[in-house]
Amino acid sequence: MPAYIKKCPECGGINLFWNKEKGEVICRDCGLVVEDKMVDFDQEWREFDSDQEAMRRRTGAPMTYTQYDQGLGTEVGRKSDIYTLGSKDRNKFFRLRKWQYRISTAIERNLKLALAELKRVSSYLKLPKSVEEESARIYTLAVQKGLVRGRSMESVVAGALYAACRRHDVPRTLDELSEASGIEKKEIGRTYRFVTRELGITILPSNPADYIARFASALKLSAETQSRSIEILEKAQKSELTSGRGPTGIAAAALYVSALIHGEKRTQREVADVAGVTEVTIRNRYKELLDELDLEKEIKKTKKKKKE
DNA sequence: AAGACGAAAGTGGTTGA
DNA sequence: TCAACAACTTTCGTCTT
Repeated sequence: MPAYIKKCPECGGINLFWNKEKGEVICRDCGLVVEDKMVDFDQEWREFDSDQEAMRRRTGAPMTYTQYDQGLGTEVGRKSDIYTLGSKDRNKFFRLRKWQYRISTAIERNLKLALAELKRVSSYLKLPKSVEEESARIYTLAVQKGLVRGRSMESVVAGALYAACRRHDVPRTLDELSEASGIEKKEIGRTYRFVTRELGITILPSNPADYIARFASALKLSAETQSRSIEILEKAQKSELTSGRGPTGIAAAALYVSALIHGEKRTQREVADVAGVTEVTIRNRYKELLDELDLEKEIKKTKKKKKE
């Protein structure tokens, strides 16, 4: 936990939980996502003795995909090699070198620009470093496979980011990506699918539960409501209500029900806006939830309590 | 008056011939 | 490549609180 966050700004609680992988700090008392914009300043290794310290401490820049050539580079041969070649081979050598040069500078130029854009969008969305790295890796692969041709660089960047988010269970909706990158939603979706297919990246369908914390926080719902909605989600998954449905819609409906049960009513409109779906979708999911898991009693209970 | 509900028509994407 | 299809959205009228 970074030192400068001590208390929850919402409720003043000190029971904060830092989910490092997602880059979120969550208040266990009120469920607020205090800071989802964390940067991890820790070292990622520990030192037990001076030997290990020497081994693990790195000299120079770390190898990273967010550097356009990963800090490394290759060339075709060296000039001094040509004296061992005949004239035909010598021509071939120069031709190859020329091509190598052209291709690599083109790729490098592209990567430089793209990675700058990637960092911009990533920091706008406050994504954790691990996701940024992953998306940079994906993008690099995509460029090397020539997948960017015919598509705008930005859209591929957005697609790579979206894919990386999904892989790390740090879901951001297409809408959020779209807002941050200025690329249309469907365009991102398209390049996302294309890139992942071409690169053979398999991505598990995103889990509705991963959205709960953020949505609940945006709606200022209590921690109990939050954990209740996750229980509801689990039941729903067992009843196979979730397959084939948009995860955001399900998450939204679960939150909506849970809020009703805990007497923290939010309108469908409010929940819908936060989750980026329509009221109708929430209604449909909501109805399915009520049909399948008998929650109506509990809702009535809290209603009665209110009257008292 | 605002919110919840449901029907109907439209949209974008997937799938299978 | 096209049509069928499911999920979701938009729109709108009606009922409920």
